[in-house]
Parts: sequence; C-alpha cells; structure tokens
Amino acid sequence: MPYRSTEKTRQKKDAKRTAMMQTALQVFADKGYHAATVRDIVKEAGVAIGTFYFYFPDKETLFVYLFDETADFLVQTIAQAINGKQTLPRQVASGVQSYVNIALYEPAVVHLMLVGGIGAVPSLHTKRAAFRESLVNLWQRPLDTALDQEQIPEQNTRRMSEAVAGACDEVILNLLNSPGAEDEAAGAVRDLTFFILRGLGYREEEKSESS
Amino acid sequence: MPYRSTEKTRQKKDAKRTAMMQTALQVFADKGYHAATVRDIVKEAGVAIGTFYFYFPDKETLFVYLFDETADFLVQTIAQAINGKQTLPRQVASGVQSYVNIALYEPAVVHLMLVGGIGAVPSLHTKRAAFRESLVNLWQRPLDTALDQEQIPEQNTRRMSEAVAGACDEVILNLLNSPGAEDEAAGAVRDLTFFILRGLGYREEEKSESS
Amino acid sequence: MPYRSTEKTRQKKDAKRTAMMQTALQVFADKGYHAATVRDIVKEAGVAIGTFYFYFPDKETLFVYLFDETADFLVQTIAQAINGKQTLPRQVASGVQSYVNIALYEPAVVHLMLVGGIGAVPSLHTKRAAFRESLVNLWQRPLDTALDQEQIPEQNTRRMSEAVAGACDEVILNLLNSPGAEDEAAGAVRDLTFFILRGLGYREEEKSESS
Amino acid sequence: MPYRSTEKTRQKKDAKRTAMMQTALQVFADKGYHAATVRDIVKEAGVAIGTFYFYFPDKETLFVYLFDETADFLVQTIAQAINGKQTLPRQVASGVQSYVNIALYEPAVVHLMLVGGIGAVPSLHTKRAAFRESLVNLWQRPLDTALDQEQIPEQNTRRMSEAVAGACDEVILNLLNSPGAEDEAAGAVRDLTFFILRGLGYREEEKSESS
DNA sequence: CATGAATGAGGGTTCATTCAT
DNA sequence: AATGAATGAACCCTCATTCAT
Repeated sequence: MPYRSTEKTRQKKDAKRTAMMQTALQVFADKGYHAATVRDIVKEAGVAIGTFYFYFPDKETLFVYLFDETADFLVQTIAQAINGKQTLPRQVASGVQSYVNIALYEPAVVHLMLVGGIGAVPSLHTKRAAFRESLVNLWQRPLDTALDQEQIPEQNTRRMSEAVAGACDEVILNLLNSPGAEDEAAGAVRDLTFFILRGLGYREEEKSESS
Repeated sequence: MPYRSTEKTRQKKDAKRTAMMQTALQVFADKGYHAATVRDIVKEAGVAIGTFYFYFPDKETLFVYLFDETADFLVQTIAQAINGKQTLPRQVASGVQSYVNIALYEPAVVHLMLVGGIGAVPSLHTKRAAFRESLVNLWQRPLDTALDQEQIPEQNTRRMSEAVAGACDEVILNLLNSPGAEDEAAGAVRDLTFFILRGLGYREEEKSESS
Repeated sequence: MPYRSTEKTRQKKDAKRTAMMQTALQVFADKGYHAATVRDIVKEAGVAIGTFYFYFPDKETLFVYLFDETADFLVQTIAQAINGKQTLPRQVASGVQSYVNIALYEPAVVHLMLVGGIGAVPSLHTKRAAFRESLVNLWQRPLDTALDQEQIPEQNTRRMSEAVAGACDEVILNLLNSPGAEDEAAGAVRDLTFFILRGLGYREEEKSESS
Repeated sequence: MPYRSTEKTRQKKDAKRTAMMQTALQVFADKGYHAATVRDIVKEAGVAIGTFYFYFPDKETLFVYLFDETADFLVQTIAQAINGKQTLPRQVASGVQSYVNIALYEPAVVHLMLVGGIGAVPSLHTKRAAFRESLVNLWQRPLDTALDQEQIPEQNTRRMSEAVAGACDEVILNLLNSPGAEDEAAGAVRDLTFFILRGLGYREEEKSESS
C-alpha cells in the first residue's frame, strides 16, 4: 500500500499553485517585473524560495503565463459582454461596463496588462502586441456590423477600434488612480459610452436607453 | 598663453552631454530601461564608461531627466499646435497632427513616453502620472472653452480629455508599428480628428475645412 | 494473522536496495557524480525521492559505498584470475583477460573505477588511492614471485606493477571507446600480455601458450 | 589628451590575467572543477568576484581554455623531447624524462590533465578524448618508424602506444603521490624506459647508453 | 514503508558604480 | 576630462535533504 489519496493531494497542490500565482500577480503588479524579485514573491506567499521553483519553472515563464492567462481572461470577459448584446449602443455600454468592472474588482489584472508587461521580457513584445490586437478586434466586429447595417457612416473601422480601445484604457487607468473609483465608475461608463457612440457617428433613431 | 575660453570649453562639454543624451534616448527606446546597460550606452556613444559618470550622476537620474525633458518637449509642441488655433476643429486637427508628426520624426520620443518609462523606475510613477496629467490638461482647455461657447453639449470635459488622449495614444502607437506609417499618417489624423470631434458632440455649424 | 516473516521482508528490502544501487551505478556512470542528481536516480529506479533516503543516508555515502563495492569486486575478480594460475605468463594473461571481461560485460563498473570517481567527492581521494594501490599490489605479488624464481631479471617490481596496471587501464579504456569492442577484445588481451611479459624481461623458456 | 600608455596598461592587464589563470589552475587542481567555486578562485587571487568576470567570460569557459592550453603545452613539450632524438631508445627515454619533468615542476598541469577534467564539464569529454589521442599518437610515430626499420618486431603499434601512454601516466601519478618524488624521479624514468623498450621487443644491437 | 511537497544554503553571474591614473 | 580596471551587492536558480501524511 504505497500511499493514498493522490486526488486530495493534487487538489491541495493545485490550490496552492493558484494561490501563489495570485500572490505573484499582485507582486508583479505592485513592483513591476524587474523590481519584483522571486524572494519578494515567496516572502509574500510565506513559502521558501525552493517552493517557487517547485511550482514554476522560472520567473520569466511564470510572468509570461500570468500575462497570457490574464489577457485571455480580460479579452474573453469583455467579448462576452459585447457579444451578449444586439445593438451597438448596448454592445458599447456593456463592453465598457465589463472592462470597468474588471478594473474595479481585479485592478491587478488591468494593471498587469496595461502597464506591467512592458519593458519586462523580450518574449512579451509579441504577446503584448497580440493582446492589443485582440482588444482592438473586440471592438471592430460590432463596428463592422453596425457599418453594414448603416447604423454608422462609412469609416475606417479598424482605426476607430483602436481609438475606442485607447480611450477606454486611458479613462480606466485614470479611474483606478482616483481615490473614489467605485463612485465614479458609473459616470465613467456613461461618459465613455456616449463619447464612443458619438465618435462613431451613431445616430440614435431607436431610443438607446442607458444601461 | 594663459587659459581663457571657459565658455568654449563649456559649450563643447554641453554639446557632448547632449550628444550622449541623444544616444541614451535611442538605446533606452531600443532596449527598454532595464535591458539597456550603461555599457550599451557608452559603447554606442563611443566613450568610456567613466565618461558617463562624469556627465551624469547615475543611470536612473539620467533616465528620469530624459523622461522629463522629453515629456516637456512633447507637451509643449502639442500645446503650441493647439493654442495656435482658434476653433475647436482646428485645435483638434492641429494637436493630433503635431502629435503624429512627432511620432513620425522622433519615434524614440514617443516610444519613451508611451511605453519606455513604464515598469522602469519607481520614481517615474509620479513623473509619468504628471505627464499623463499634462497630456489630458492639454486637451481639457480647448474643451472647456468650447463648452463655454456652447459649441459642444454639457459633458465631463476632464473625462473626455482622458478619452481623447487615450484614443490618440493608441492610434499613434498602432501607426508606428505599421510598415507604411508615413503613408497612413494623413488618414490617421483625419480619422482621429473626426472621431474626437464627433465624440465630443461638436456640431459643425461652421464648415470645418480639414487641416 | 500476526506478522511473521521479518526475513522475507528483509529479503525484499535488500533486493530493492540492491536494485536501486544498480540503477544508481548506471546513472553515475552515465552522467558522472555531479551531473547525476538524486532525482535522476529515483526517476530511473521508478521510486519517489523519499525512498532514496530510506535506503541510503545521502548521495555521497551511496557513491562512496558503490565505489568501495565495485573496487572490491574488480580487485577480487582479477585477483582470483591471477592466483588461479601458476606461471607468470598465465597469470598475466589470465589477469588481463579477466579485466577485459569485466570491461566488456560490466562497463559501468570499469567506468566508475577509472573515470567516474575522480573529481567527484573529496573523501574519495583516499578510497581511490587505495583502489589504485590494490590494483598495483595485485600485479606485484606474481612479479615478486617470478623475481624470486629468477624468471625475470632484477627490477623494481613495485614500479613495474604500476606500469602494468597503467598499461592495462589505458588499453581497456580505449577498447571500451571503440565501436567493435568485443571483436577487438581478444587482440587487446594478446597484445597487452605480450607487452607486459616482454616489458618485465620474461624469457619464455617454457612455451607460453596463449590463454 | 585623453589618457596615455595603453601599452603599459595592456601589459599589466595581460600579466594579471595570466596570474589569475595560474591561480585558477591551482585551485582547480586542488579541489576539482565542481568543488572549486569562483569565489574560491578570486579569494585565492585576492580580487573581487567581479574581477573574475572582467577577465573571463565564465567559469566553464576558463576551465576549458585552461585544459586546452595545458594539453597543448604537455603534448608539445613531450613531442619535442621525442622528436629531438633519432633512435627509439633515446626517444623513449627523452619522452619519459620530459613527462616526468613536467610532473615534477608543474604538478598542477599534470593533475589537471590526468584527473582534473573528468566529470567536470560535458564539453570536455571531447577535448579529453582528443588529448588522450594526442598522447597516444605521440608515441605511435616513433613506434611506426622503429617497426619500419625492423628495430622492433611486427605488432599493433596503436595498441602498444596506448599501453606506453598508460604506463607512463600511472607511474608518474604514483611518483607525484610519493613523498620523495624528486629523488625517485631518475629511477622512475629508467625503469619506465626499460619496461617500454623491452615491452616493444626492442633488441639493443646498438648499445643504448642510458639517458 | 513510501511518498512528494517543502526547504534553504550556496553557486554562477550581472551590472551599476567608483577611483587611481 | 577621460579612461577602464576593479568592486560587490544582489539576482536567479539548483538540488541535496527533511518530514508530515
């Protein structure tokens, strides 16, 4: 009878790995990739340094993995928010709202994607570009549809998507840095939505009930 | 021959310092703050490592100083472009155009401001925030004026300025990454200008001739 | 059922220990002491890392023990081959043959003794010296006897034994590295035997039949 | 006038590099590749750890370089000793003598070649094999010549060269380990020379004056 | 008995910075 | 002014070893 309950052990191990990844995410978001040492992470996690290397191959790999996961989560979440709606106003409002929600409840996620992974690791240049691309693509689809349906005038939807994505990023970053973020969130969503819809030249033939 | 010419010497020194700063800016933009070693910089500048420390107190200080200078240059340039015009459409068009121009002709400058100075140095967080603030303020003034003159509807000009700044950044970053940047520049300026003006709810009572 | 069979258990344990030692020997021979990690050994053995430390106190002790055992085996085997013969030519031929046999059929053993245990562990310096001493002594006895019986001329038998041992080692090491080792083995034995006997000044009054 | 005397500086630097290499050679010979840490070497050399990496790219490269240089030196020295003589007895005597001399006056060199570089570095396997090959070839040339001139009977000169090389190594290693090495050196040379010549079946038609 | 998660000392290496020349 | 040899704190990572289950 060698030993028992590989399942229970496995679960515990997975839980711990996840916990350590959360910790690492926080530390990376706090200090940036370079300033965050492996010792910082394990100290924060309350484990020995060897434990880090038991769970992860190395600092860089973990960071890239974290970036990938986080990017997927962010993009997927916003994508669902957008795709769940049918009209452009609702799509924009819903997408912006979900982006803001993530920023409010998982600030580290947004921070990592928007500022954390920049001068960090060479191999991240590509990943980061891919993430930006995804973000832009997220918006381009509803724009193209709206264009087809002549709800917005003829325009370069690709470039407009970039503008939309950039506007969202900046507003949200500023929101995060302001003290009463939660209170301002609703206003920010409304302002952004209006700005974007107007910017795209959307004319509200049908009454666009806010939210 | 007693030595005179302290002025000439000083000039020479300043010239060399400036040259080294240009070199440093390039290297920082190319590799990022952390990957760029002091040795990289002096090698590129063709001087010895000791020379670096004759002209600059240390790597971080130089970087911060570079950031400051570059931020000033960028903000001043755009500010002049905006303030030189009287109507909102022209202000927006001119500001965007000048931003794009800098991106085209001094890509290192834009790169440093937008991506280079991010995870680099803790003390830069503040500086970076100040720069973003300046950028936003740049736009807010014309917006407030337009609001006063009822050229745009009632809105949170602060937040709109953030959105405008963010939209510009993202579009310009994408422009820089695209192969035929120069050819696309004009289109980008036009698209951005339209998007911003529309987004702000500007109604073109007066015909807005482009540029 | 009260537990009996402490003997059977012990046997099983001994069997497992022996198996693990064989595995360890192989891994050490393959990779060298330092490159061979405890993890390598247990992975090859198909057990967990804790099991290793149940059977052996630590890596170094195991290695030294392995070295000792292997040295004993090698020396004993060759000793028997030599001592089973009565005349110098047969003793040399038999000793060389048995050495070559071990090299052919247990290459890991020879590898461990000749190259594996060298820069490995400080405490092995002594052990290794003792092993070399044993090897030399192995040859010196028959030489002394032959000298007594005036079958070889007056000479420093100690030094000659060293030379004999060294010649054997080098030829055998080269044999192991050559592709067709088995085919060349017979020739190597013959060549070495002739070289040694001639080198010792042995005059073949009695015909030295090969083997 | 930037600075002067790059030549003098260069000379000093080269001298220091050489000195550090000597130190490193000693430390490697003393402790073996793995036990010798870079910190050990710089402590012995009386410099900071950074200085090591100013002069050498890394520990492994230095070691391999040291091995290469040492191998060349050893092989070249013995080759000259052999090639400077015309008859087999003198060639053998001279070769052995020069090998012994190196062992006496540069024990670290011999130690590094014979025991130092074994389990050390993967890339050294090839180098080490090449060195052994060189050593064997050193002897094979005179043997082939002697065979051509029918000074020794028909035999496998390659294998005999191996045996000769091996015999030398072992005797010399034992010589180094004995307390009165210098006093025994002459005897060792004589014994080895006789053993080898006899072993090759050399018949002294011409009187071979010793040494 | 067996397991494997957890530990941490210690090794190799980098790089910003100093200072004698 | 300019040089570049020298420094050493600090980083990432490995791996032998322990111990609760």
